[in-house]
Amino acid sequence: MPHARLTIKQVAEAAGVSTQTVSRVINNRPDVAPETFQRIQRIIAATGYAPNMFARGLTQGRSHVLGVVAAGQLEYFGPSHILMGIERQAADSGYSISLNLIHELETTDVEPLLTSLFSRQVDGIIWAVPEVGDNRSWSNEVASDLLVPVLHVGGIGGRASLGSIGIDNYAIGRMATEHLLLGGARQVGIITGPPRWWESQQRKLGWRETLQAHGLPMHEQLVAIGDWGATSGEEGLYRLLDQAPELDAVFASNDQMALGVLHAAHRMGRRVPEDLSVIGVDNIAEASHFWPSLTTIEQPLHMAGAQAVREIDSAIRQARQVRRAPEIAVPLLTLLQPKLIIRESTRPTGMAVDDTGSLAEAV
Amino acid sequence: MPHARLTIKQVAEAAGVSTQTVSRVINNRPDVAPETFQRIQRIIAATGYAPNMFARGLTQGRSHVLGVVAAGQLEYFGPSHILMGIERQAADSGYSISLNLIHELETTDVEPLLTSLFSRQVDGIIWAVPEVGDNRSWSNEVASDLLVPVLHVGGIGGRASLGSIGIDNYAIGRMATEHLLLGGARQVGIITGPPRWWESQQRKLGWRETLQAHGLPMHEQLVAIGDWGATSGEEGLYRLLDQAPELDAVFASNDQMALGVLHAAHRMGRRVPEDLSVIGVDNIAEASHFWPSLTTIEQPLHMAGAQAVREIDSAIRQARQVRRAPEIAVPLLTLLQPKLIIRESTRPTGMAVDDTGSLAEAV
DNA sequence: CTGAAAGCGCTTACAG
DNA sequence: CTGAAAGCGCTTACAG
Repeated sequence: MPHARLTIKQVAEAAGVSTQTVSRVINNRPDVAPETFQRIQRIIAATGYAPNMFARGLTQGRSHVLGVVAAGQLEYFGPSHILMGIERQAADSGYSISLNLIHELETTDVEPLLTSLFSRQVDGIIWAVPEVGDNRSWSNEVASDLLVPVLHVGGIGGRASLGSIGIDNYAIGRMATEHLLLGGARQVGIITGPPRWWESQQRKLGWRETLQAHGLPMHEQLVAIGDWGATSGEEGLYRLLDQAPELDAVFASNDQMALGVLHAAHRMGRRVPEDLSVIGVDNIAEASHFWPSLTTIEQPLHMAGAQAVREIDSAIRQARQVRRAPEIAVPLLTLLQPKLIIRESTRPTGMAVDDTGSLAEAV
Repeated sequence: MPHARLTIKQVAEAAGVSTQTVSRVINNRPDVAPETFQRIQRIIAATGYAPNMFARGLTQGRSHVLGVVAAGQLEYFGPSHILMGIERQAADSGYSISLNLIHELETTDVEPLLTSLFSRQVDGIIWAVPEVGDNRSWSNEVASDLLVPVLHVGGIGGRASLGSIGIDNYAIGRMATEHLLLGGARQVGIITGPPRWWESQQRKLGWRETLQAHGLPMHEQLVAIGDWGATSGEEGLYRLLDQAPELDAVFASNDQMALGVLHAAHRMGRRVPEDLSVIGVDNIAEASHFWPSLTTIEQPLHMAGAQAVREIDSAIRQARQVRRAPEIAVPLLTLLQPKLIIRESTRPTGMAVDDTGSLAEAV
């Protein structure tokens, strides 16, 4: 099956028809005589002709390309899984993806990137860069100038024409803390992600409000700041135990930091979960093989990415029908719900640590 | 900075010049009067005009887009890191990336994908799908029909016009096994990756030939087949110990499986590294926080991806000068060398296990 | 240094 | 059911 760079003209000549007729066949239009249709199709198959998308895009004003802007840290669990969700649904919906990674999440100038995306005639933009500081403020300024639908994934800042789809990170914080409390914890520490990340802030907020709702102490001694890396989790636990020796549970804001916590607990001879309950977030592939296996919270990242594509696709279709730029209606905010995965690193629900430090049935 | 969908014609009118003159400015041609040049540039900046890449591509026969085909398993360490290397260098070299993920590595029909890439006028194709079974045989058949340079990343099968760039996986196998032997190991087991993967095969070959070179036994009882996942590493160790109770070292073909091995060793009360040395491959971020921290082998994946882009870029430039399809010269095979990272999961070099099972200085 | 003409490979009305 | 004409937004020779 050769791939010579043929044009519609050559196919038309070979079939003895005009280029429009070939065009109709390529686009599966009904108004072609069955016999003609098949003859042309056979020629296309035999020659391997593939229409030039540039020419098509030029006339149709549509590229079938989605601009996807994501975090360059694909080794992070969140960014890579969202990207996989996007890619899969995009392929299913007939879009190809122009991938653009941002490496400096907070300081990158988005102006040239937007220009470049428009230049390449993308049909829509999925902005899957984590919200850090005010790195979405650009979208407030240019919102009305955007030529194509823009959808944010994760975070709630900025103003995207189609709003934002993400995970309810506040719920993650609540869910994790509730679970620790149900296991009898009284002093629940947290190791946060980088403070300027929206995810970090939401998870911490959920932790704090849950403690407050239970009338439990919430002092700064229970907080250690991490950076998503395992090392910061390890150092975090040392710091927490230093500040709050009575600590009996830790909410690590992701699984890597939870791993660091487990590591540090081993070194200090603290038993997990008997002395210290540990919970993470993400449910990375390794989590069930940590020692002990890690209780964690799973996020529907794949689904968030897929839904982002579906929404932008429907916006694109709609805008084409109306033949004008998409309206900036009420920006939507969709938050998908996380899920608790219970393993061995947290004390079972209904158990409490008695004064001797051993497990006892609660209430 | 508005992004109205302007055309070169409107810019030309605003500047009171012809479209060619604007074109010259956009393309930074020298033959424009300085004063004219600046006037036009100012208008472009003020209006946010961005040239339509479809129109440009149509006339120039060049898209500045690289088709990147990669494994859909971005949660795997290798695929994601190669992709990051590609993306970064592509951006630096002025290419944007059309990302295409393959989810069924061995059974996906590449024909429609290739057609789609050609359709989108990519300047070149980087085929970064791991070699599994004969999933590169397609490139033998279509090699002479390819319209653009194609470069393989990883593996040595198939026939890409520009050959292949990858990591020396045989060297990984040798390096890992040598290190275990230097720590006094006598019975070195291996947990392989999936047997049809080129990487798996090469790592195993390196292991086997190293054992043979040292006159050590190499029976099938020392082999367990894994699937890259931690669970398969755990089960692998159980199987190995069952088949070869004297086992004193394990080469896990990646870090995730090594984690499973550590997990299983814990459960069975085997001390690592005193009773069992364990080495992995990849140096994932968590490896230094395993318990004990994991000795492993690091691959220059980022560099492989970056070099792939540089080579394909130079081929694209060359082909354009000659104004014909790139020659299929001697297919190049570039293998980058891995690096040993020594941590606590392997016995120190020069130490041997004495008959009592405790460490002793060797020779 | 600048512009008029033609063309890249398609699709979109419009005729017939 | 099929085709001749015009146009999408650029760039490439070619004049001047």
